[in-house]
Order: sequence, then structure tokens, then C-alpha cells
Amino acid sequence: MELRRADIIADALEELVFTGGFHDGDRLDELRLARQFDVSRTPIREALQRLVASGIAEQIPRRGVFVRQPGPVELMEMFETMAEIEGVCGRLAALRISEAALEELDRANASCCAAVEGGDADAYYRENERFHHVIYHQAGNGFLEHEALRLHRRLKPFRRLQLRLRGRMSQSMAEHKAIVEALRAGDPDRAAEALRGHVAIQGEKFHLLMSSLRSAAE
Amino acid sequence: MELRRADIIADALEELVFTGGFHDGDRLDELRLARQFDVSRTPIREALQRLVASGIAEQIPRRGVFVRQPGPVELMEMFETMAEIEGVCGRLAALRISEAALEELDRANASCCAAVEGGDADAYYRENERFHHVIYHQAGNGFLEHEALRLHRRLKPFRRLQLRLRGRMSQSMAEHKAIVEALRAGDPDRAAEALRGHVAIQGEKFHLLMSSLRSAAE
DNA sequence: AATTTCTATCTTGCGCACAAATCAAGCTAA
DNA sequence: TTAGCTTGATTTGTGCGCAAGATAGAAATT
Repeated sequence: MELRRADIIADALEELVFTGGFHDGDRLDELRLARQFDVSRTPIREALQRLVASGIAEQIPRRGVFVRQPGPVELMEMFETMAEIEGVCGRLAALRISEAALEELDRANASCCAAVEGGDADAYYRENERFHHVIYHQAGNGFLEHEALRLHRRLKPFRRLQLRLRGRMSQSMAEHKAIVEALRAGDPDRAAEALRGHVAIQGEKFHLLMSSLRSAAE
Repeated sequence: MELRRADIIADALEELVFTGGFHDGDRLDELRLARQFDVSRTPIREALQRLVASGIAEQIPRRGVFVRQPGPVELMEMFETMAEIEGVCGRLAALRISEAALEELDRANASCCAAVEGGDADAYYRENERFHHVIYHQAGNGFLEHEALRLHRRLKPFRRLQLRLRGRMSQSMAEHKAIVEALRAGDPDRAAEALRGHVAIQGEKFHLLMSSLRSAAE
């Protein structure tokens, strides 16, 4: 399916950046990568352009492309945006969700519960992801779903960290239950609020701190 | 700043697609474009990759890249998403907007009013854009602002069409006033609701315009 | 000693050529 | 006649080389 080396290389590079193979500000040297992947510079250049387009790297004309990891501020902004988009998905999903999807949410939640009790972090993570993806889909808006998935994917490497920050898995489970309840009741505002709060409460505090620091500096 | 021909060509091609120079499904022939822009295929290929990354075109390996205009369904989905994102921006902006920004919104609105009375559609369009951009910025979230601008820009060629509808401009003005009021009051829910409605109406008007055009063609 | 200028080297941007894959006819066979 | 095969012509993907621009280090001037 993927016949172009450029795409394979782009995926490999993306993975490398996410798993810490490169650090913020590192220059992605075309020649070095070309030798490393045993291809010419051409497919490397195309792969780099893909990284730039997805925001993982930054290009400075005539200077090269550099890895661009989000700093604390941008990370909080991204999480806040994710929370808001999830809220939107919840709002729309409350009006459009199917009975089958509600049951799948229940199943995902049950699996989550089991994972929490069994201490299986990987399973928890996987089922949690399924839960959210179902909601994106049930918003009934393919474009919005695509955007939500894109941001979700972009935040993937940081989500585990975020889960550790908020710590209490069981509270997260209770929030999941409240979300499903609101969706089942078909209450858009409550669903949006529940989903937003599910991710964003401490992000909000962090952001207020950050923006107050920034405005104080001006 | 833009020393690379690929970027200039990408902008030109984007503009061409937006202004109707290409139609849905058209193949973007590398050789033809290379001759047309009087460059080699290399910068053309890089420009095409940018179009693909921004969703304006689609690439099929070994076959080429094709213009991909959104159909009626996707267009409605994009307008709905834009409405929701603007709602989010409004909600956050209600909590964070500065006094200076509120005054700028008033100024933009006044310019809009003048443009409506003077029948200057271009000026109206420009000031309307400024109005919305200020709100994106006042959401106080750079990442969200960037995403909002991206979608706003993508919808630009379609938003322009619906302005031609009779009476739309003055109705839009009243909505702007209500939005500023909610922002000034610092009421997040009211601001979100006002902005969501304001943009959602654009989508509906657009839908109306589309179907009227289609029925007129038959 | 510090700053500026100059030069040598490296890197990117672009043009060009070749190979593999795809498409379009024409041809053969059932 | 139509389905399938073959062959020639495009077209994309990739390798490679050159020139303009950028970087770093040496040399020179104050």
C-alpha cells in the first residue's frame, strides 16, 4: 500500500521523534539521514516536509529542518484544545449517538474498570482510547472526527504522562460513567461539560498561571 | 522570508484551486505545472506535497495528486466544526479577553457597519475577518488560535459566497453586537452560544445557496 | 584583546536523468 | 464481439550533481 519510501521514512522519523530519538532543536540532517536509511536525499526531503506539515518539525529556509517539541505552555494549550474538542464531540454525540454505541461505551468502561483493578495500565490505556474514539465517531461529523483523531494522536506520547499527573484512575472511571449517563440522557450541555472537565480541570489552572505570568511580563 | 520556490508555487496553486482554476478530481500534472511555472519538477513536487498535507489535494501513489474539493456533506461538516470551534474560542475569550480587545471589536464592528451602509462588500469582509481573528486570539490559546485560523482560511472561498445573500450582512451585524455584549459581560456560555449560532447560520445559508444554485441549474 | 572581514567548507534548493510502474491502444483468441 | 494479453508511451519515484547561500574558523585591523 505504501510504495513510496518517503512515507515509510516519514513514519520512522515520526516514531523516532515521539520515542525520544531526537530532542527539541535537533537538526535533521539530510545527508546523515540519507546514509542512515540508505536512500538518496530526495525521499528524505519529502519525508521531512511531511514532518514539517504535521507540526513535528520546523523548517527554516536555507538552514534546514529542526525538531520542534512542544514546550510546557504549548503542551497545556494542546491539552486544553483537546478537552474543548472532546466537549464539542460530546455535545454533538449526545444528540446523535446510537444505542449500539452507548452499549459499546459501557463495554469499554467495564474493561477499563477491570484493567484498573487488575493494575493493567496498558489495557486501561487501550480501552480508554476506544472509549474516546467511539465518542468522536458518534459526534456524526466526519471532519470533526478526523480533527479530533489527529490531535489525539499528536498528544499520544504525552497522555501517559498526563494520566500520571492526575493520578487517580478510579476518579477518571467515575467521570467516564457520568459522561455515558449524560450521553444516554441525550443532554448536550451536561455531556460537553463532563467531557471537558474530564481532561481539562488542572489544565485550566495551569493555563491561568501561565497566562498571568505572561501578561505580567508584558 | 520565502526563498523557496516550492512555497510560492504552493501558494499560487492553493489560490488557483480556491478561485476555481481547478475542479474536483483534476490531476495536477507535474510536467505541465513545471513548464507553466518555468521550474523543474522538484519544486512542483514539494508544492504538491504541501497541498496534500493541507487537505486540498489527495495523493495516490504512482498515480499522481488530484484536486479534492469538499462535497456538500463535507462542507456542511466543516461549517459545523468551524461553528463549534468559534464557540469554544468565544467561551474561553469571555474569561480572558482584555479591555483593549473589546474596544478593538467595537471598532471592527463600527467599520463593518460603515461598510454595510456604504455597500462596500470588500471592506465588510475584511473587517468581519478582523473581528473573528481578534476573538480567536483572545481565547488565550495559541494552539487553538492556530487551528481556528487554519479552518477559517480553508472555508474562506465558501464563506465569501454566502455574503451575497440579501440581508445577510445586516443580520450578521446584529449578531456581532450580541457577541461583544456577551464577551463584555464575561459570560462564557452566552458568548459560546452566540458565536456558534452566528457561524452555524453561515453554514445553513450556504446550504440554502447551494441548493438554490443547483435547482436553478436544472 | 576584541571585533570585523575573509575564506574554506558544508548544506540546502533545484535541475536533470533513469528506472519502475501505470495507462492506453492494438492485437489475438475464444 | 469481447475478454485478455502485449507493447509503446506517459508519468511518477528516486539518485545524483551543481550552484547559491549559510556557517565557522582563520586572518587582519583597530
